[in-house]
Amino acid sequence: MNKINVEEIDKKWQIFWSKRKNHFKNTNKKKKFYCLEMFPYPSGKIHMGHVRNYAIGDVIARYKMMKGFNVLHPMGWDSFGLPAENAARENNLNPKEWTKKNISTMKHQLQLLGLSIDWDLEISTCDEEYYKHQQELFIDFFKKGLVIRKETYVNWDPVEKTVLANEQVIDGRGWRSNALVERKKLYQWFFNISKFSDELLKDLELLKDWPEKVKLMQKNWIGKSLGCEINFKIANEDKFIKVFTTRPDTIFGATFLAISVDHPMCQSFKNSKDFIEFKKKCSQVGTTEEAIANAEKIGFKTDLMAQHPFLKEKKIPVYVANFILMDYGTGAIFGCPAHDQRDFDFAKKYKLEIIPVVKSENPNGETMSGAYTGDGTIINSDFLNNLTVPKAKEKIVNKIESKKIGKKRITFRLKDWGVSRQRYWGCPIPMIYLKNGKVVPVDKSELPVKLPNNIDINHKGNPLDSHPTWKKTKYKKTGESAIRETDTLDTFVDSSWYFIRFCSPKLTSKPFDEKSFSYWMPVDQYIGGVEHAILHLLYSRFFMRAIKLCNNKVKVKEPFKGLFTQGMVCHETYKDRNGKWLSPDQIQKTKEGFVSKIDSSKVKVGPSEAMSKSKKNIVDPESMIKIYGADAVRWFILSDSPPDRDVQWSTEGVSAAHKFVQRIWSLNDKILNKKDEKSDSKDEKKFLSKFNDYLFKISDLIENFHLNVAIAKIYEITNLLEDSLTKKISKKSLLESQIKFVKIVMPFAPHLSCECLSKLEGKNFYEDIQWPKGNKSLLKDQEVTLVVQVNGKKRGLIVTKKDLSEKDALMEAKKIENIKKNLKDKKIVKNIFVKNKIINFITT
RNA sequence: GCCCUCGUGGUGAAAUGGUAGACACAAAGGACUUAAAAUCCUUGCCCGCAAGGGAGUGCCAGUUCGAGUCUGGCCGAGGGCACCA
Repeated sequence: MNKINVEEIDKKWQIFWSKRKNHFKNTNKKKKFYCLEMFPYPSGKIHMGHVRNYAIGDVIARYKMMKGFNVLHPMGWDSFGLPAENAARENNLNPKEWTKKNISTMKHQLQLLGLSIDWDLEISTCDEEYYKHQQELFIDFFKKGLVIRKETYVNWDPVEKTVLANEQVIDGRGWRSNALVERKKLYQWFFNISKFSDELLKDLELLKDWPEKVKLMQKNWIGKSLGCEINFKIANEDKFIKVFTTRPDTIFGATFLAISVDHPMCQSFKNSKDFIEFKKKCSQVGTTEEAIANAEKIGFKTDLMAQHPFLKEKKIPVYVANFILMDYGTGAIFGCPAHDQRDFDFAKKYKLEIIPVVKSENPNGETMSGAYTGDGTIINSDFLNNLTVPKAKEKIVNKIESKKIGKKRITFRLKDWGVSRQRYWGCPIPMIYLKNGKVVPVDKSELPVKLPNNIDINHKGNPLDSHPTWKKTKYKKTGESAIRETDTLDTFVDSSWYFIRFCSPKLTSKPFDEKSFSYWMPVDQYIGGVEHAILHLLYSRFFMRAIKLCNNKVKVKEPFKGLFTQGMVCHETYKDRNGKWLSPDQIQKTKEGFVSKIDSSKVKVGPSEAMSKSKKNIVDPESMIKIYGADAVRWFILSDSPPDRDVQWSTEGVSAAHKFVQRIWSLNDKILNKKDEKSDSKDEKKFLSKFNDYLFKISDLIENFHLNVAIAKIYEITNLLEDSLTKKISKKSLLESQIKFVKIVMPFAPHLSCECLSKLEGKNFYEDIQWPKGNKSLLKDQEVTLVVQVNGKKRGLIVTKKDLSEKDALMEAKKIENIKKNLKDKKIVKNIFVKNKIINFITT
């Protein structure tokens, strides 16, 4: 028996596929399918996470092609971003060169996987040809009022004189300088995504093929809440503080007001020494929501007192508090410590009054070790007493409105999308500043605004800003000199429309061709990591709506019809005796366990975690492909776990996959070389019926992304075919089944499949391979196993033909010895019968 | 802190409310071989020779003829939190 040479067949078929550019051949074909995996950031080499993502996508793309769809399956590069600048700084390179080099390495590696990608459509977001159109879209959005400029906070490194990304702030300090990071206010560009808050929320309902959990996360992120505004009068002054609350029912529990440091009211004590100090303290807390939530709650007591709107005698103190954000609600709240945990913590710290106003049905809720936020009955609240929480809300809002001291209001948590970045390696924002203070877009005829090549990346601050000439320009309309915007766009902008560009990637005149767009969009299946569940997907949904607003030929508002989020690739972690991380190829397996290859000392095996450079638990895809072949690598990563959960990489696993590739190859050989013999019609019928059953099952499993189960069924078919070699089945049936079988294997292990098929059919078949059709009429020949229970316990089995009637089934069941035994001396009070499933006798 | 997800053998896992552990990995024993590799077969919680019986899907309750699956509470692990991509 000859062995398969995986390196050889990988190469052979990859060359074939590279010549096959069929994707755009027929856009008149009715059935289209746009299959897209999230494009990678060119960080250097591909990692197993990419392998998993693209292996899943390739199964779907190839399966759909075989099902007769016109499939668009492109690939590109999300090639702007911070790592290029860091690498450039470290190695004294140009970010562009570093990026280009990485792209070429990674493209080569992806091609080794044998993906059905149409490389003619390749795009890269750092190419002028790409970002030129992005600048055009930016200007379109600006003209529609979707781009705004406002002040917001950034992390500022006072030593490096640069804005830091959240990940560059470690324990409140800059990652390079180790200086304490400050919060600094800057004018920045924003996309007005909050304009679409309601629509983005409501339209989640349209996304039937999205995971529920992603929709839920987006829903919570948008955070629509119904509440009300209440004006609190400042005692002895003609001033009001407008607060927003979602719990107006707890108004009688209000014991203080808290406003944000950025609240206009703070103007009045901006010269106070104590306040300046307090503000400084606040500015040392990071800008992330997590940092704010975990920071110690601190307040600045003002000399203001607010009048309680329903209790004439009650005046409550006004604090400035670090946990109140100016960009949510009105930047002011009333504190009700008894029923809000943050308010509770704050009240404890500043020894403020705590008045319970909701009584829990369960008396244990009143221990006062924390705030009670559950349902209950209102107490201590005058006219609201004895009402439930929802009823009290209704009544108090009506009262507030009729007294004209406030009104109902809907608030969203979703903030506008800040897109300014003070960095070099990004798409320049096409705006210019005129001498008269006006800010205007660059004339479209002058696009692209190109990044300069000659920059000093080691210079502190933003390289575009410190470039000697780049920012000096002229305003086309008047010819006056002007200054360019030196901020570049957030890389999320690049990835918010790349899927649209793929519909007409070579078009130079505009971002996309409307005809191609309306044929291919929306993406039928989008596949990527769950870590993008909120931002990238939400921004893309916003972009689609913004583009629709600018172009009346665009009818699509949801870019991704179907979404699948895959899990991470994990690996065991290893540490040597000094606690230093070891990579999988630095260790060796012995009888006593793992030892270090370096000094033969014992290795401590840690839990399996997501592959990361820092923990060294990385396995390089290219070397795996070299050893085991592309098919085995793809096969293993798909077979071992459900695609939406984490998968553990293991050497045993990939080696087993390699053995299986070999097993299919030799099965193919055995069937080809089998001598024909007289068949037994009963054996043959049973075999064909079982085989036929799998054709339906596997289609179903692929369409529902149960790829690991689909692979388990492929193992079962292999077992069935191997078993049938020992039975009296005609060669014709075996050959026909084997041909169908290797076609089923195609989406998972395409090289092996094509090689087997070419041996079986002995001809060229490279154009269209059809997914094998099952025979529906054969399905009814299946045997089923009925479970027989007595009082819910399994006591016997009946193997019978499908759809046995209740009467016959009960009769058969009662004939079984063990059932007789269990029913002896008992009276049957009830029979449960579920067709083709179960019989359950309930006795006294 | 807030939001989301997941907990099933030694391991990865399977199971429209209906036989828990399909399929695979690892292990042990065996066959073939001078030997090894490769391949193939067998085994897999407890009691029992067997037939059969018992326990069992993170923990505690509940709904149901029947719960890994549904409901409530608890415990544990992971992801996201707006300038990483």
